[in-house]
Amino acid sequence: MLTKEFFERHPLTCATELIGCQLVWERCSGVIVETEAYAAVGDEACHTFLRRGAQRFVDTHPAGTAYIYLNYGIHWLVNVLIKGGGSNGFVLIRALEPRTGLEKMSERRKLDDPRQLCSGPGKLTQALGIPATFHGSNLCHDPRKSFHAAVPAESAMGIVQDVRIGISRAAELPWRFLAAGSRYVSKAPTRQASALDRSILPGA
DNA sequence: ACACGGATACTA
DNA sequence: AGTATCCGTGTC
Repeated sequence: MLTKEFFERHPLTCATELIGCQLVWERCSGVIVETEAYAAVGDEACHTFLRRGAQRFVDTHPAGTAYIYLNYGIHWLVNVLIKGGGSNGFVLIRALEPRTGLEKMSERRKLDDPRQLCSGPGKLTQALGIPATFHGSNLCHDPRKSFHAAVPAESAMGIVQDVRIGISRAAELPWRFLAAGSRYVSKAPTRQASALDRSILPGA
């Protein structure tokens, strides 16, 4: 299980390393194939830029806390708080390749195609059955509600970086990360996507 | 292409 | 109070 220390690094480091890791929620799990990084300072797309409560959330919670919010009045989106690595922020979990509990996911999503179960941030929250009430709780305490390290085959998987999706401010930052070639992402990489440039990562 | 839908943060 | 905005999905 990934511990708090994992999330006490730069948001970009966490967002790239989470690709290939597993997100486990009770009986359901999947391999993370798409993430986005948000920085609490200097990133106008981060909630901390406009929402007073978001900055307070960062100040009053430890690394690894779930930040779950309602978007467009319909969809709950799951982020993980990144804190203590010099630059605070969040990683949005955008898509999973389902691994266990597919029947339960299909029941919640009311469809069967494995590629449509978790291929989007709102979809995966619904498929795993993560409740909004988990907002503010920590994802490093209970192994059944946590992240798990990538197996070697998946950590060796290539990573593609691209611009983030659905935002209006700071839309040019290439802070969306995808498992190369994955058929389970929310949206295929755009033309400006490229192989991960590790020089963007602190300490690289 | 477009409707759906509610929390948050502004204006008065 | 009312308005603008928002890290999306399913169906038209």
